[in-house]
Amino acid sequence: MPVEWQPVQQSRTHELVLRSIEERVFAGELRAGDRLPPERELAPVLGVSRSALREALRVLETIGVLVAQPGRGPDAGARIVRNPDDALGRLLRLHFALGSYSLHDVLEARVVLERSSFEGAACHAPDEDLDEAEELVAGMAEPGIGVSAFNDLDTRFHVLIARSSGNALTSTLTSAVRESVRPLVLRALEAADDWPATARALNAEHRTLLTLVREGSGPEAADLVEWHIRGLHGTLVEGPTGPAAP
Amino acid sequence: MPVEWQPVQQSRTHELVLRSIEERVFAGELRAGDRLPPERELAPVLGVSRSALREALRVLETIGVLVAQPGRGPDAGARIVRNPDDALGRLLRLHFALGSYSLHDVLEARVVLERSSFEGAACHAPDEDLDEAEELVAGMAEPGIGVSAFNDLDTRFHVLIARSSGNALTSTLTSAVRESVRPLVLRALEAADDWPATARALNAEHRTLLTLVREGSGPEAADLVEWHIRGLHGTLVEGPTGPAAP
DNA sequence: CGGAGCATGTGGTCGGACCACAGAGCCGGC
DNA sequence: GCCGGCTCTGTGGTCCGACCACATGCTCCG
Repeated sequence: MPVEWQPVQQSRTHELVLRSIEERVFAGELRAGDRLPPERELAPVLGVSRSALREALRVLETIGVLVAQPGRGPDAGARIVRNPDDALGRLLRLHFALGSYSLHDVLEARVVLERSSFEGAACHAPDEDLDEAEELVAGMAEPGIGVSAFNDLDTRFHVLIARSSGNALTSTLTSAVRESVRPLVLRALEAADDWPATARALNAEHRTLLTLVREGSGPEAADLVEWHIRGLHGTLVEGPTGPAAP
Repeated sequence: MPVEWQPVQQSRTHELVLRSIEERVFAGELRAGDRLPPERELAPVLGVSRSALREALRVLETIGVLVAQPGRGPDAGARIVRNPDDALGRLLRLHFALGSYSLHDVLEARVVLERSSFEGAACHAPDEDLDEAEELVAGMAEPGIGVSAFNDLDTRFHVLIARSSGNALTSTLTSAVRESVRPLVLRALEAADDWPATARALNAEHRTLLTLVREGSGPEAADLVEWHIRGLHGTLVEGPTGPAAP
């Protein structure tokens, strides 16, 4: 039984370079912290021009597995790193803006991920993280807080809980998904009829959430955060997500 | 209250270009299907060299929001598209290989995402998708099927269910997460003591899953798929994920 | 001994040139 | 008039060589 025809991959040189470096990563020969040879050395070794190599490096940089620094010394050059959050965030933001995902999709994904985050956090969140979360909640309760500042703190609160759940992957995903709807949340908060009352209501939920997490009530926290998210998303509407809406 | 100091972003030119294009996307001026001006025109308009512009385009291409085709005609040039799956897959694969995420993290994420997928599929999966899933299950039940072919079909089965759940985002995430552990699953299956028996057991689970989805038993399907995934991951071990293990 | 200045090496950028490919249009044979 | 091949043109892909900015390390002079 022949499988379906696969599109023959036309190999642009920078993709070959990319594949070559990826294989080294998969094989464990390149680890986080390792440094690549200088571009001017590596390019001729791979048999490509410096431009093609640079495009491959740029790809790796956007994926968050590489950083490059000019200069001289132990910190200079191209180094393998592990920084997936920015890359994933940009990816989801752009695709959400392009309509690859509907608001409903993002809402459901947030519910699923954050339920898991809060259940995990209730089980094994370090006290330091919960103390930090307490500060964020307190910050959101400041009277007269602006919508923008509130939104920032709220994002950091949810991301912090995700990180403290002990699962780096769901933490990254949670952060990225939350970031992708940030402009929409911001707009929704700005359009709230009674902003101080809205802030008070959200703060009450945050405090309860934190209490539930502290006492290890995972399922209850999960249910509440689902309600919390669904309530907020109910006020959102689709549209251009630009941070510079005139 | 001053927030923490933010690292001053040194703006490399291609990042400025990237930001410029991103803003157009966020503002809704660039939509899926639109074409960018030719590189030789756009570069001087933006005031940068063609190399810098190309690096920015390469970034967008790896994110899956742009494809470029040479030649002439309506399909040529750089076009905005929505293809997040490849980008997300490569991102997770690389970061998993680099150890950004542990096997446990991926397992938990898979459980959470696929529970949601199967619940969604039980509610509103189109019959065509379920028929296609039936074929995949039948394909996996072929006697004497190889480990590699089985793994491919299994991946497609899970991804298909995720897609049929109606949520594009969780579908993409499910696909990416499943892809990132594909080499490990492959190795685990190859190391199975009694491969035919293992295949039979997995097939029975697949058939039951499909039946549950067909009859709309979402929670039951979710529980079973969690058991299904945890059972498989229990046999996995960490290590180099390279497809070319000597 | 110390500080100023130079040498070196890194990534970042630029401009120009050429290549491969695919459509568009022309031209000639039929 | 029609069709096939040819050429022209515009696109991205690649390469080369040069220069810039910057941070480090070294040297040399006070």
